[in-house]
Amino acid sequence: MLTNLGTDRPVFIQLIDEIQMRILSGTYPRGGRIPSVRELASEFKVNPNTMQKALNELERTGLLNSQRTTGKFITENETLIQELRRKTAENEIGFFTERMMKYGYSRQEIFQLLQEFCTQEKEQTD
Amino acid sequence: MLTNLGTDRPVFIQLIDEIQMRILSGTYPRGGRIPSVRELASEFKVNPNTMQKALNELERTGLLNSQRTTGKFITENETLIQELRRKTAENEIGFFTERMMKYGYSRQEIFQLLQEFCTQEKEQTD
DNA sequence: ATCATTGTATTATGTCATTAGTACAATCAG
DNA sequence: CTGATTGTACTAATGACATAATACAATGAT
Repeated sequence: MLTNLGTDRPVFIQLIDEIQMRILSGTYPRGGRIPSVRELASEFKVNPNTMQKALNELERTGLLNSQRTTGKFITENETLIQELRRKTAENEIGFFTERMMKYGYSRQEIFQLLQEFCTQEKEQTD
Repeated sequence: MLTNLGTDRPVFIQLIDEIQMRILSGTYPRGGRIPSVRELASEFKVNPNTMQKALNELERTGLLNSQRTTGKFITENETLIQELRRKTAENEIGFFTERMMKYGYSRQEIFQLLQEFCTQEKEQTD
């Protein structure tokens, strides 16, 4: 029986995603210190080990660097951040359109649907 | 250590996704018989059990129905298919825009980026 | 020096996804 | 009837993910 449809992706992947979004969007500012592993783990209600695993990956890609006892800091490299932001956006667009086309929508249809969606006067609730 | 970044989602979820796309896009025609569990498992190079799990989910949602010894058939219900196709597309758009906005892109920017992407004269290589 | 906080590492445990292998009952072709 | 194919069910083994519970070394504040 299917138990957990919807919790698709592993937690640590979702964490990588979320933290990276905060960095790329500037929620966590360039050069700044991010909350401690334990703090972040607490915020997301996950085990510190899991958070550590996610942050390690962000360090591997150069977005973070650790200073053993003072914390983890976001790269000063603005270019890296902007490059990654652009690339990530491209990727998102690529995945999105690829999937839509697999559902049988043409480029033009995709474009139209998004236009309808984007021009909705929608109240943002968060 | 991170071993399998990129193999994000469980195989059986990807299978649900892929088979459903074939149904919604019409690759597998309405009312028709889909290949046997063992055939599909072979095509996707997965264990029959895993394919079975995926097809069960599609049966649960009403897209497929089984006839014990003759095979699995796609629903005759055109409305169900079109409704699901529409809903799925809406969902894709929702996820896509939500993620893009988390990266700090405005609705207008998203729209523009997609426009650039969709108006590229791109040769499809597959 | 003392103490709290930092990142980091380790071991154990439970759950889930996946594969492998097998089995059975119902249909259809010969 | 015989045999092949269908969906379906079951057990066992393996590996990844996640949590729990520690532990330790380095830094900064007191």
